[in-house]
Amino acid sequence: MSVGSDTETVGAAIPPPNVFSSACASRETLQHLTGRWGTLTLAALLLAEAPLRFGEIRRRIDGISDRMLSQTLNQLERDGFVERHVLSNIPPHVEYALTTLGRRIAEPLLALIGLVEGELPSVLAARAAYDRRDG
Amino acid sequence: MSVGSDTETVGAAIPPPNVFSSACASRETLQHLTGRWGTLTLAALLLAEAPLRFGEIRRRIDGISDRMLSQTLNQLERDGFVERHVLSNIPPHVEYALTTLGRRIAEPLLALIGLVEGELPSVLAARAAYDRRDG
DNA sequence: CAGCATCCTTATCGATACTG
DNA sequence: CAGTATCGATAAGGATGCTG
Repeated sequence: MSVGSDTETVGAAIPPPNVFSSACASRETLQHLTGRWGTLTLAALLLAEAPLRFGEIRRRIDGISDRMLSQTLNQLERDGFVERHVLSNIPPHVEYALTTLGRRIAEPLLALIGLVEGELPSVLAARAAYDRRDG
Repeated sequence: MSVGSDTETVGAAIPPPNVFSSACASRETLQHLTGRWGTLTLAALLLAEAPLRFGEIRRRIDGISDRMLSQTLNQLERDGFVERHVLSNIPPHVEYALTTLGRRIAEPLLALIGLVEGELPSVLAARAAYDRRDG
C-alpha cells in the first residue's frame, strides 16, 4: 500500500472535499440536495421506483411551482443525480429518472424523511414543552 | 391489544405525517434539518462526539454567522434535536449536545455528507459534461 | 405537456452595534 | 463568551403569460 511514501511522491497534496469549508464545491452540492425542494424531488423519484414525468413530480410535491421544479431538476441533472429523457416533442413528453449516484444519494435522504415522519409526535411534544418554558 | 376493534372505536382516522404535503408539520421540520445550516450544525455535533460550546461550533462551520448559528440552534432545540446546558453565566459558558433523537436524525445526514464528499469528483465531472453540452 | 422569461413580493442572510 | 436587536442588501420564490 506504499505506506509512508505518499507524502514524498506527491508535490502538493490537494485537500479532500470538506462540506465544513465554505469554499469547497461539496458545500454547494450539499446545498442543492438539502435545499427546499431538492430532498423532496429526489425522494419522490426514489419512491416511484420508475421514471416520472414533469407533471407527475409536480403533483406529488405539494406546493412546488413549475419554476422551482424546473430549476431543481436542472440543478440535480447538472450535478449528475437525475437523468432527463425526451421521448417526444409534440406533444412534449419528458421523463426524469435517478442515476445510480442519485439513487445512492436519495437513500439517506429517504431514511431521514422516514425518521422525521415517524418521530413527528416527539418533535411536536418537544416544541410544546419548549414553548411552555418561555413564550 | 384489541386487534380488529380499532377501526370501530376510532371515529375519524388522522392522516399519517407526510412531508409531501405542504401543510404537514413534518415538512417544516424537514426544512429545519435540511436548511442551509441545520445539516452542518447537526453533523458538527455528531462528529465531535461531545458537547460543544457556541464558539466551537461556529469555528467548525466555516461561513456561519453568530446570528444564523443562534437561530439554527434555537430551532433545533425547539424541535428536540439539541439540548442546551448553561454551565455558568459569568463568564457565559453554554454547551450544546445532541439528544437521542438528534443523534438518530444526524446519522443519515452524516451519511449524506460522506457520500457527497466522496462522490464530489463524479459530481464535478457531471457538471463539466453538462456545461459542455449547452452553455 | 413541459418549461422558460418577466416581474414583483417575500424571506433570508450578513454586518454592525449592543448587552448580561 | 454567548448571544440579541436592528437594518439594509440580496437571493429565493410565486404569479402570470407565453412558446415549441
